Amino acid sequence: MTTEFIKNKITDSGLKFTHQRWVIYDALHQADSHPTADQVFEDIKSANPSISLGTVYKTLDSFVQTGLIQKFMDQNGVMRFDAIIDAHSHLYCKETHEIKDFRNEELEKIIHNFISGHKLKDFEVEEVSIVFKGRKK
Amino acid sequence: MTTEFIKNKITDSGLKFTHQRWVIYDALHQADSHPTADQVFEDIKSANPSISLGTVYKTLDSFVQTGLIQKFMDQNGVMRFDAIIDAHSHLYCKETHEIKDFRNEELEKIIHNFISGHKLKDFEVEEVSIVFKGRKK
DNA sequence: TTATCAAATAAGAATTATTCTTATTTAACA
DNA sequence: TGTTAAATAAGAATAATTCTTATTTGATAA
Repeated sequence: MTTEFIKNKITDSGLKFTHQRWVIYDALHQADSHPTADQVFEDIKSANPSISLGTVYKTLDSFVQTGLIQKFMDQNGVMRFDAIIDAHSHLYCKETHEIKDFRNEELEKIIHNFISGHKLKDFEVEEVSIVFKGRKK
Repeated sequence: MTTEFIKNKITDSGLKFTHQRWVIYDALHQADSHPTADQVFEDIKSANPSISLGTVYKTLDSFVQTGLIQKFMDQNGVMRFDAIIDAHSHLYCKETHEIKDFRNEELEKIIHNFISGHKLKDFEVEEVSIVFKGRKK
């Protein structure tokens, strides 16, 4: 991912382009899992010792506000940030506490059909969060 | 719900029967929503001023351990406790932040079929958490 | 019933993720 | 290049939860 690409992503979303935002955006996209703010902070710390944890929090949150990334709450009440913004479910392993993405068209269709099938009256669904909890085999 | 009934519930689950556990179990079942530990604490406080918040936390957690109740994390990272232990989904209203139970046999069947239909290889699903996020109509 | 003892509780200190505050710096733009 | 609103660093503040320790209590057996 080039600097130019990231810069465009950020400015296109209406945010000022700053060094901190570039570094944090890049770190989040390089993370293979769903890092916490603190994990992002740790990832960038050595190369960018002057970026503060507060800035990481604030920056990630402004990325969420503008729709660049998603966030969700994990089982332990810690916010996790997700660079992939299209709808997907999560697999949570109770043993290792890993959280993995799970994307499946059939499941999406099934859920979509269920919702449009008038089953949820008095409620307008905007998004669906599915977490499969269990164990890796 | 009689005292005797609650007492049996608690002792059957392998826990000592105490006044505090009785009060907390009762309060949780009388709550119409999914209270936080603090809300349970507030509910019982006036009638039981000597029960401490720490005890509420510990007691709710031992109920979870023994399977008497369930807990889940809400959008704000606060634990919520749920007296109803059979599988169900939640409706989360983004406007009012209310969390309601949603139980639907068809949905349960659909999800069960999806899981047994080999779609999640390398992962053994033990439970599924579905949260519909949106707005009340 | 009473003594015993592991388990439960009260009280409050400690922890930890997150938010807030304020002074300083910086990016964007005229 | 100067101006200004927005962004940042640093660290204090907050709030949910857990931990610690001394005290109390329920269950069991003598």
